[in-house]
Amino acid sequence: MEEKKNVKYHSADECPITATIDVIGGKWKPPIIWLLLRGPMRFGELHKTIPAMALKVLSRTLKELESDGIILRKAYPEIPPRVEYSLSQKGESLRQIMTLMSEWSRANIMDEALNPGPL
Amino acid sequence: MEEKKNVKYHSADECPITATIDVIGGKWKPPIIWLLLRGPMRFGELHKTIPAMALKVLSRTLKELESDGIILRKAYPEIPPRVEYSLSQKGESLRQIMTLMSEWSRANIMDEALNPGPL
DNA sequence: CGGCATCCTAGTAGATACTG
DNA sequence: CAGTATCTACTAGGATGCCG
Repeated sequence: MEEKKNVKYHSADECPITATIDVIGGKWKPPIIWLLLRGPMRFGELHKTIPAMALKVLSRTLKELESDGIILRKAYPEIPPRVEYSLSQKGESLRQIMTLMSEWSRANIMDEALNPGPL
Repeated sequence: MEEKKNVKYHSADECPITATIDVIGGKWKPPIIWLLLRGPMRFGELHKTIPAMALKVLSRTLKELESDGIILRKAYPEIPPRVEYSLSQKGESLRQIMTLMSEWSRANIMDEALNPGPL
């Protein structure tokens, strides 16, 4: 018998879900991971694909994902410079979760206007 | 052939993952959903289980989850009052995602200290 | 017991201009 | 091309105190 019933949270990050969302959450991390699941992309390519995201925010977010081990950064020592971002093994392992969340949103959020729900 | 390659994000909430995280994310929603997946709980019970969470924040968070259709609120007209929270059908449908995220964090975050990773 | 109102704080997102 | 620096703005989270 597990004693699940006695769990207590004395801080938020004791929750395993919260720990995961800290890594993949935030305003812009999901779209970036979601895009990189389809293959590597260059900095400018990401910028053009997410025009709503300020450059500063993009580079900051990429650095966070890199330091969390989710993405890999490969800089080519050329002129002009070229930098390619791709998912690490750890990032790849998020594929199933991301896919399920995408399906869940399509089923439960996007359809909301159509399904007012039980009254 | 789908033209996935032409996706563009002109705002963050066009991303289906972001949409889902908006609902289940934030600092305290995950532990609450995670707890309610094991069964209904009373307000005070939640409070005792997550003592780090201020009462105000708890009630605000519960209201958000309720208005998003994730949880159900049942108030018993007694003295003293009793209010029970449980997951809705929609909330229940998050079980697989939550479970996967929990497993992912155990495999990729909690073990981090033990696995420095490739050097 | 189970809340809500008010006010405050701090972390993140964002705009613009400049650099290797 | 691929960033960084600086400054501003917003919003989620938090502490305290009162009410049905």
